[in-house]
Amino acid sequence: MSPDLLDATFAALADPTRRAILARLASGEATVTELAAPFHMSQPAVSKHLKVLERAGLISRGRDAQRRPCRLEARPLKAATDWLENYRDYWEDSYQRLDALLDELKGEEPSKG
Amino acid sequence: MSPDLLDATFAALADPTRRAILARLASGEATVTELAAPFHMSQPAVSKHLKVLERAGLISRGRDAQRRPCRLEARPLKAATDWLENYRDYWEDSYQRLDALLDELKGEEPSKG
DNA sequence: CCTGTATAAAACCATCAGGTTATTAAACTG
DNA sequence: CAGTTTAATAACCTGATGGTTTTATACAGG
Repeated sequence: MSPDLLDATFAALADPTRRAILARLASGEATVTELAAPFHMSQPAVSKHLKVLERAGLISRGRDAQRRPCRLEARPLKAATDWLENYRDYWEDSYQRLDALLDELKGEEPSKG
Repeated sequence: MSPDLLDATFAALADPTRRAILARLASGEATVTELAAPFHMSQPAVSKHLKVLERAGLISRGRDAQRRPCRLEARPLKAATDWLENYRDYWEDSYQRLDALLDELKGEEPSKG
């Protein structure tokens, strides 16, 4: 997986508006106007968010007369998840926490407790 | 989970330097100088990246004389993974791809095949 | 053809991100 | 105390982000 794709995907997910848009699209296609409605934000602002999502490959767009319905494309989310999977051990197990704790006790000074 | 934490976590992960730093830290603590070594980048630049990671809760720092060793704190990665889990169906199953495909065939114009 | 609707594009602005160099601070070493 | 190492801070620059308003484009319908 190219780093640029991960860059774009994580960057796209770093905005709550865009995450909300993806959540909305998870329940089906929607037009720009429909997507914009819940947000106190102008239509062009939403269009910009959609462009970010599109650039990351997280949505694709159809054509229905004047409307450009957006559809969720979740494949980049798999790449992101795959990357995160490498760290699953670090929050699931405690072995490394123990290790870190021992390190800490070893190097700790008693002053300024 | 607070949206701000997700914002900060995804934003932190959107930079390849920071992902590399986390990867490095997965194999143990490291000092700023050690972390900076592989990158063609000044020390302050790396310190800034570390601050971003710290603000997202992805690392914590100890104290060993002049050194401030960094340690991986993977818990925010769990929050990020949990969020992504909601979309697992969308890349694993094909039911929605089929659905989308049918939609597309229905609305497609035959020109510019 | 004009009107209304849906969306994109342009121009602009403020803030943030990521980098730099130079300086400062803190802690060990002699 | 002076010097070295390690790291943070400050000041600065450039380009990207996220928002605005205004304008243009594309299509549908009377």
